[in-house]
Amino acid sequence: MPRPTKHDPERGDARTRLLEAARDIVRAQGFAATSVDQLCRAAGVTKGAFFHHFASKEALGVAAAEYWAETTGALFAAAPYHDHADPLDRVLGYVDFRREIIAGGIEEFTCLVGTMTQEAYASHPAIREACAASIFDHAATLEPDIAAAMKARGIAGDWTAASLAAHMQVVLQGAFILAKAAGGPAVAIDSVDHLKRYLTLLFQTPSKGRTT
Amino acid sequence: MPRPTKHDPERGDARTRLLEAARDIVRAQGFAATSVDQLCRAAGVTKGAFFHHFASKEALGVAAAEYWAETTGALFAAAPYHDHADPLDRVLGYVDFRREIIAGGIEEFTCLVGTMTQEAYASHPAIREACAASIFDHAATLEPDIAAAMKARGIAGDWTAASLAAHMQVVLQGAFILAKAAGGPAVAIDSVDHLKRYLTLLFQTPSKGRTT
DNA sequence: ACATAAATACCGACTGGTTGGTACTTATAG
DNA sequence: CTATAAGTACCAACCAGTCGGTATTTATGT
Repeated sequence: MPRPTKHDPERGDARTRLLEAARDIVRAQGFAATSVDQLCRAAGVTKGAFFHHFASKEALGVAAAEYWAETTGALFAAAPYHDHADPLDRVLGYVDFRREIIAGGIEEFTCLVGTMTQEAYASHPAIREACAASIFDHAATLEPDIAAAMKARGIAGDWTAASLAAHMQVVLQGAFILAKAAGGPAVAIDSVDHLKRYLTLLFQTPSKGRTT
Repeated sequence: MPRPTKHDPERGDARTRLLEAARDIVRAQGFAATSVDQLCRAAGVTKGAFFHHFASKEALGVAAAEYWAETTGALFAAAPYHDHADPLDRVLGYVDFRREIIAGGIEEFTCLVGTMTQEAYASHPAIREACAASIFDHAATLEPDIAAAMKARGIAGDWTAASLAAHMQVVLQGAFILAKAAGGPAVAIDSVDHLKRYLTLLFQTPSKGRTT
């Protein structure tokens, strides 16, 4: 969507700057602890501009989750793991890609929508919904490759491609929490390695791997 | 009634009531969104009592994390999964135990320290530390059984008992987030099943399960 | 081409309520 | 009597959100 502004074309328009400020600050402090004034200061805009673009702080939260879904969606769509011929290699390549991002640094790899979900799930239904959409839509992009890998190897356990895609997100979100607790990405990387090991074992064995 | 103040031994002392209120409210709303007044109202005490027992809101956060570590520690110490003779059965029994708790209901199974970690890791180092201690001390209780199971089955992959114990916590924490996002525990249960399947596969195969 | 009208984007002082925290007082237990 | 526990009143800072106004862009009529 075109967003015309000649006022400050260098840094983008106020709306985008606010969204980017929200992405950075909310990831570090959480949604509730981030004030509108703080966001305005960081984005270099005034309160008037904030409430011109967003009806409320909650509306910004929803928009931030949507912006997150857009930008990360583009990042993963352009990632190189899609190039593998074997669907299982694409799935494992996704895990490697996430691992590389985590190894980058703690401020850059944590997930906005995972953080906001925890705070907003009971008190801000609109934000929760936007975060859920971001997480599950992203998980859905993995489903076709998982399903193809299952079919190619004749795997038919008591689990679905959707549940495995969700499990992969579970491991990533959990890894972020323990990384934050530990104060470094080492735990997260180990956990992603466990995830990759699970995927390898799952698609190696023709066994059903029953649970109960 | 001009002198309604009579020590109420039925409900416990003010400090414990505040800690319990914090446990319930912070889990639902997050730490920053929970005000001191709200906690006092819920605990049935006044602000004077609050600041008599806690030097600051942050100090309450630390105490709440410690209280959480104590109470959940006792819960897991008394759980029946320790009774199995085989160490691997004890580890799998732990997963079953967590699964049962999750099936109970969304308000009761989410983790206080996981929620607080996300908000406090950058802005409240003391809380982060207390949360980290709670998580990693709990993970450490699983380590001996994992190590024993590894030894008993001659497993020697490129992973440690500590990293697997941490990975189990990762899955649980991540499962809570996706459950909150989805608005129900179904995803979390599926993910815990995947974790159990991973453990079963890991200890079934004598393979090294190399990753890279 | 040009005047004008209508949106849109943005500004910043202001408001009423809430926040974490303080000061002082009062009650209870040993 | 003294220490601890709890209650009451209050504060300055901060909070989300408002409002009247200005600057810039776009659409329209002639």
